[in-house]
Amino acid sequence: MSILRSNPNDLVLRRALGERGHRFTEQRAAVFRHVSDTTDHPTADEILLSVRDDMPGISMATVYKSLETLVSCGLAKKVNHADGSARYCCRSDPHHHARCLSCGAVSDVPGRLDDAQVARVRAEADGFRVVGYELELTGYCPECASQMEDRASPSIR
Amino acid sequence: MSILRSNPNDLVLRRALGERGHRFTEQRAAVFRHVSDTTDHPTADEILLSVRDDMPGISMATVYKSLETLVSCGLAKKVNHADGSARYCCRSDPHHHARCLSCGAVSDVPGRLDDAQVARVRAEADGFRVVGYELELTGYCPECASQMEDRASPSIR
DNA sequence: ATCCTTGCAAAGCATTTGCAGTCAC
DNA sequence: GTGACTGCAAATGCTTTGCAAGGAT
Repeated sequence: MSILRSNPNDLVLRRALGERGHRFTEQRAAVFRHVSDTTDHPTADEILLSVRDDMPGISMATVYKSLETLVSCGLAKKVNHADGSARYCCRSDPHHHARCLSCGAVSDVPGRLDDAQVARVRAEADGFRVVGYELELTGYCPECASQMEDRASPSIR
Repeated sequence: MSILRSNPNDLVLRRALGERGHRFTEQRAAVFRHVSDTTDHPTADEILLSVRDDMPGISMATVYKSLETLVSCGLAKKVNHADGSARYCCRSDPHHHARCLSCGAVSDVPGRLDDAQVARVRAEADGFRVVGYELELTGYCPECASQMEDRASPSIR
């Protein structure tokens, strides 16, 4: 098949794959497009559903294999949140994740830590060469928080 | 059975369980003791092996159930590292985790973020009610970092 | 033309669940 | 004595794997 949708991401993908000796396929392009487009952190299953809008025949196995390929090329990142689910995103720049203890949703929080702060942590790490970091906030998303305030009896579980 | 080993942790456990209407059992005590003693982050399987030194008959299911009980009492914490494995630790105070990209080891980093820093992140989260946070550093542990310096060609993968 | 990639189905593995016997309270 | 807990085994659910057919280079 030819390229279904022209997308600047496809060029990035084509190049990254080529550098590692991997082939460019529609399936990988579709998965990459969906992982790139989203700002949250979909599970493999959610990615499958989303990609099937464009490509109804794609299989779960292919999604997993494509994601693994993307991760190996540095185009996506596997993020394991505290609820144990494997999730993926394509942002490699430092940013925060906020996970709702009530509904489980994970959202990005813009911004990054102060460099001095990270430097201090690095000093505490004593010999550990820090390449990156990830800050995961836990708490309650606006929707769940407001529901709890209504009842004025926040139950943490 | 009676208490096999007297341990100050047992009192803490007994009290925490009592407050929630849970019963004190040798199995839970053994699991709690092992999770408390260790400074790293064992998997359920590693905990099983460790606890079986004291209690050969304990089952995997009981270990999982005990860990869940401990977590629900706030005596342990379930920590999912970026390799996808579910791990447990008993430190509930804010501290950092450093994961080596080369050997996969996870170690604790003492210290905590500046309150002002957390407050700033909270403001960025816009409506998200922050309860806690976890900072995971990624990089290279002293051992792996020194090996890489020897070769003067750090390959990130 | 080569051999990497896909898709299906089966296998794997960690975790959870159902239930009868046992034990803490 | 009552109801919760344990341990076994089966079940569950997510992820990986084997292999034949198809597709990218």
